[in-house]
Amino acid sequence: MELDERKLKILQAIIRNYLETGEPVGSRTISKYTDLNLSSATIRNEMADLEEMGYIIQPHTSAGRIPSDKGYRLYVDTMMEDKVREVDAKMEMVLQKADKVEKVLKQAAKVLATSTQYAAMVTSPRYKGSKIKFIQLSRVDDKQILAVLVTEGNTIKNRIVHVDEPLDEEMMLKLNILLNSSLAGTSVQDINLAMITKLKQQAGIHSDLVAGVVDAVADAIVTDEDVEIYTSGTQNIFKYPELSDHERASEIINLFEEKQPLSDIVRESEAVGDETGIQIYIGSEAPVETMQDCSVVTATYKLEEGVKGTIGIIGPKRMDYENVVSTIKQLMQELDRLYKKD
Amino acid sequence: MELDERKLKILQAIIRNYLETGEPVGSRTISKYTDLNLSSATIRNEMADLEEMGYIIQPHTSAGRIPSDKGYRLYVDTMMEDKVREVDAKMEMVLQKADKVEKVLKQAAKVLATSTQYAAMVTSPRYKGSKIKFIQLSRVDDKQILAVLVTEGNTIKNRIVHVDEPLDEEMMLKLNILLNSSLAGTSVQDINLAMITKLKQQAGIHSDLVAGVVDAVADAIVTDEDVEIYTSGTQNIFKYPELSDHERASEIINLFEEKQPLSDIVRESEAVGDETGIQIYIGSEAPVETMQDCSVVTATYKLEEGVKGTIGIIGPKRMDYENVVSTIKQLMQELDRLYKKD
DNA sequence: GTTAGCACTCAACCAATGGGAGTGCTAATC
DNA sequence: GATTAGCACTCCCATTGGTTGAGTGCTAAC
Repeated sequence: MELDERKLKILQAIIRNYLETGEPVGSRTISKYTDLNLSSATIRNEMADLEEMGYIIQPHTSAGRIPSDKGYRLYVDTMMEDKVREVDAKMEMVLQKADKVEKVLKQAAKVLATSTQYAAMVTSPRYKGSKIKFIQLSRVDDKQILAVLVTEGNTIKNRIVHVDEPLDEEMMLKLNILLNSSLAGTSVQDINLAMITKLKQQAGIHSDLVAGVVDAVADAIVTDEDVEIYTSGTQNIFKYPELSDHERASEIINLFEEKQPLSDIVRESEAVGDETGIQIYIGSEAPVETMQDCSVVTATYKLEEGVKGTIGIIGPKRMDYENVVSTIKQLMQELDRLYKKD
Repeated sequence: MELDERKLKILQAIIRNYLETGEPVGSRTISKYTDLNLSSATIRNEMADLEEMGYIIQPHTSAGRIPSDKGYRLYVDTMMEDKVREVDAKMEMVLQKADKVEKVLKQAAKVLATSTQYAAMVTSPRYKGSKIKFIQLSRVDDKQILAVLVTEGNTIKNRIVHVDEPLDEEMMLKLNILLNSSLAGTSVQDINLAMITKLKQQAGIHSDLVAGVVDAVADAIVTDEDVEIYTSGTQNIFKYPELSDHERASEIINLFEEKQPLSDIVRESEAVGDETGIQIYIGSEAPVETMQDCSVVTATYKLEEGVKGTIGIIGPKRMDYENVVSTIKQLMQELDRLYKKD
């Protein structure tokens, strides 16, 4: 069977209507509120076809139809219009620049949640390919060395390295110079085995320590453990009956607290991400099982070269995709505005 | 009217029963399941008295009684027994020592939530009176100085201080020595105006910078902004019908996400805290309005001198207080075990 | 002071009911 | 051949009314 223009129009009308009302939409509604001038009976026939093709679903006999995941997907891919947002009054998406990036991002999530009425999440930025600005080793006590690492984004990481025997001041100074002269200006990806071997040689008797530091440094940058995910507006899920029965709500809340699954989605989306950086997961498309009834829209933000993270929205499949996408786009611009002119 | 022993016994029976079943308890139940050997009619009379005195409440005519906040309070204060926990199988409260304190604490919250089936929260430790181990200033670039500060608990804080003109290496070294010799070993409370003035004098032309650093240091320690609150087991609230209707659940979820209100409670509890460090808030006793239907049990943990935080449980007023208190106590011991033998 | 007995209240459950929205099918119409 | 009117049918859902059971307060007897 073919998906001719009329079917498309009807499908679009069904989806639009369902997004608005949240109720299964019947043939008569379509017949009345479109400019197709077809009787409900005709619509019914077409709807039966659309159902057979898998674009819509009948929750039960004698109910209207609702879009299936496949239907939503078609809509999102081909039928969605680029809604130009009325930037006026409605949204004051003013992000205040704060001393910490984290604060701005939390703010962004909040704005997003409030403005869309869905749940929002945002990851702290990750530093891929970001260069090392400098490394500072300091002696904490006899057995502990503090390694502080500043990357180009002025992100600071620190790690305590244990040593077996105390190091004197002179040695510390030498190691500091050694590390900085070899590593400053390079990005973590570029630290390879040859480099490490060379470093170790230069360190002489303290090669073990250097190895430890290099490990710690690599670990400090690469490690995901401090990729924090903040959420905002979780309670918005209660606005959507299809998500707020006990079981489902409980699952979602857990999801938001555990964060692991969210992080999975983030990873996924960053891997796939197309040129706009916007990614949409509908129901079972998400790599997380408990999200069957949700849709997720993610976008990758970029603060500066190599420093990026993800911001996203989670809501019911019956989501105002147009609005969400345009809102999220606008927010990205806002973030750019804040950080690009540095 | 007086609260004689019989009334107390009846009240206790009512509360015990209600904690177990969650259903309003009637006179016949009490008559049958206590060793008082009184008929239901007598119990009814007593119950009427208890209600008049404000210890119990009748949700509606022809229902049994449930404890009021006042009733719970009496129970918690005078009738609760120190339940000795069967430490065996039931709970494997094994906390794995991890590299970061935060991890252990998150783990603790999780254990607490799982074991009690309520929601748990934990704050990252705060450093009151903790001594400064050392300070390290490093040059990030011409206008930025990185100040790293290590306290006795091996907690590391850092702050970037902006300077108007570049400092040469020698100056940096001098400042480092100056700061460390004056501040290392002192606790933040002890940094007073006289000390700062002296420091400034010694710094000579760089007094502004020193002031900036001292400010930053003080700020870095005192500031609350990085007192993180982690939660775990939020979804447990769905196990208690009295908390899980949409409105209430929504409010609680929000509470847990905003964290501000939680932090208010924490502050409160730390201010009041008695010798055991355990604090119980029943319903309206909590300083947060949206917690009317909850009870909160908090405890102050102490990792080492001056380094402490709060761990707590949030659940329905119908909470198994005995169990919660004993579980939380046990967890505190476990934390002690982990950190005291350092 | 205690208890048995009784009338009363109220929530909760259940079954029956009827309306409404929507469908699929068929036969007539364009 | 596509479209439409008509109709029987299905299923959800809200309403109703009746019943049950747990519990109470009160009174009178023990």
